[in-house]
Amino acid sequence: MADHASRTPRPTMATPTHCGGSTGSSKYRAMPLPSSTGNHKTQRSRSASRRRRMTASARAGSPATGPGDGDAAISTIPTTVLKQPPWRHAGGLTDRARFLCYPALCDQSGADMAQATMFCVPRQPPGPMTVVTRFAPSPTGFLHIGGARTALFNWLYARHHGGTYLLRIEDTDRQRSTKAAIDAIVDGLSWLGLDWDGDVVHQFDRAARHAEIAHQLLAEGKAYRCYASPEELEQMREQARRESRPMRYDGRWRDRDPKEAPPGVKPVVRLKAPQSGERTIVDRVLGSVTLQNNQLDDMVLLRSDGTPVYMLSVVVDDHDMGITHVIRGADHHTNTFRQVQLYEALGWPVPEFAHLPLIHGPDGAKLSKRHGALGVDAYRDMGFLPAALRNYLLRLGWSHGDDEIISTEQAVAWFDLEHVGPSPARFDFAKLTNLNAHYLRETPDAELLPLVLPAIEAAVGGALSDTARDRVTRGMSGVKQRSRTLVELVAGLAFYARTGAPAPDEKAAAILTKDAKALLAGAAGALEPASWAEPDLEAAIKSYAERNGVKLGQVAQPLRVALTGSTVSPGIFEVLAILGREESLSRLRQAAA
RNA sequence: GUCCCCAUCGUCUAGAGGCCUAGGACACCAGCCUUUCACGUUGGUAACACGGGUUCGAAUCCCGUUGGGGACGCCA
Repeated sequence: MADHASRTPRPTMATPTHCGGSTGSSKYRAMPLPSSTGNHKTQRSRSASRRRRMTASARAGSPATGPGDGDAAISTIPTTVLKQPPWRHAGGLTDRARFLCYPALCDQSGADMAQATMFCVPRQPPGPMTVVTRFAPSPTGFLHIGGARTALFNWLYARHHGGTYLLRIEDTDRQRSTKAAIDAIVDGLSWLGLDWDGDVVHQFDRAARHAEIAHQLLAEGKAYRCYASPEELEQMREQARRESRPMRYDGRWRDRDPKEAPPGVKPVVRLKAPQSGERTIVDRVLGSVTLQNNQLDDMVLLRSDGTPVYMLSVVVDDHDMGITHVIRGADHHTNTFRQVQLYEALGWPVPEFAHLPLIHGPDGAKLSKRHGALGVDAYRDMGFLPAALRNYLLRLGWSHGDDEIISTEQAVAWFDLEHVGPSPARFDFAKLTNLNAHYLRETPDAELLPLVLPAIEAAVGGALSDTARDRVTRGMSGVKQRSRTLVELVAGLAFYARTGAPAPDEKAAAILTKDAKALLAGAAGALEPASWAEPDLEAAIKSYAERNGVKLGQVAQPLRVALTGSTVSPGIFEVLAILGREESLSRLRQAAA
């Protein structure tokens, strides 16, 4: 590990205190965990959202939920009190969820608002607590859209609180982790503009530390060696299947003398997990969730080859990195219960958890390659702007009233976990495209130019001449108004870059009737003597149309086709002006012929 | 199968017991603007999954049903 010390991010590794000063954090962390508060039986509500389930009024109506002295106290506090600012916001550190989980702090029968406030605010340690978040992808593929959103939310949360946002690559699966995937993730995040603090942490580099922790647990009698063979495990699985219950290791080596170990079998190390009781975890998005401990078996910490398993690695890393808020996909939600077991066995402070609902494809099913499960590079290639993608992803699950267009600065200022919704969302290209069109229009031409130039050159097959480049630059503004993606922008700009009349597309070709061609020839003649300023060009064409007794549109549309090869383009006088006298007249005559 | 989570227009969402005749945005339809397209603008179609309960009052709280999703590895 020593040789990787340079990779260590800012917060001190291998230091059991959270950053922000040990005094403050230890005070903060010294509070009882929800699950370790014996007399506190947390009610569960199944249907409602986090916000709903956390209202006191709801709880008052369910007295059958055990002794709950804390609950009693809570129920005496009017709902209106719980809606007051300190419960809801305050830097995300004080909220009703937390309140409901610390009955000890709230055990004030007949507590009034003042008392309630007094007793719950101390959740916040003296002085600001530094938020540390992390994005921890496993490099087994590209950075997909769900991962991008997770990264964004972690980034926003840290930035909002002036905290730290770290990047950790979970590459402990040596078979499936690839360098290419790591690069794709790093590139994707960079492109999205989600810069992380410190160096990237590679989880595999810390394997020795993870194993060390497992051995410590072993020494403390909180873990044990298990010699069950794969065959035995398979039998348990079979048995479980037959009895239609989930596979759970039966703990046969939990209390058995290791002397009985079969010779030649390399053991795994398992955690001695609590076998009865239940545990409640307060999730900042999902709310309070309780699981019976008998649902969980003794998880493997170390494989028989001595390498750590993910479940151990995350906990050790999150702890060592001083992570205060674990914000990740809801697919990790049930893992949380196992991880909390570990935190408690180690006597480590448990971070806050926020599980983001998954993103589904447009059909409501899992994201597949067909829809959203593309790498972010695919979105870049489709011509989406990072700012647009960020805005879109932000609104997928998080809201701020009726606001839709939210700049990143605004998002940093506003972002919170309270307004992350608990229900899964579907990916909608149409909305992303609409947002992208907005951001495209807002982006200065000068910034757009380098983004489209290479593609335009590819389209016309070579570097642009100075005149062509100048036309593209001048045409940018007009074309971007009617483009939704960079790809469309490139397509719309290409006619400026070419020399000679562009081949008309099918719809455009239909415009060039015999009459239209005659009109074109005449128009060319009418333009010949004109000055090449836009208003003069307009005047010339309008009077030409008038003289010939046709409507402006009847002349404009053939002109458009002749000049651009398309029926869709910026205003025709603008096109004329930008193309210049020589090029315009040449295209007109070519089309008229 | 077991456990866990979720449920408001087609989609993203607002909604914190009375401000709801359920609001906004995208998409869609129609009108206006107009040299095309787009922008803009005006209007329209469109939702509280279902059933019980609590309450004077429920989209909102509780229970159930249904539907969707997730987790159940010496993967991460």
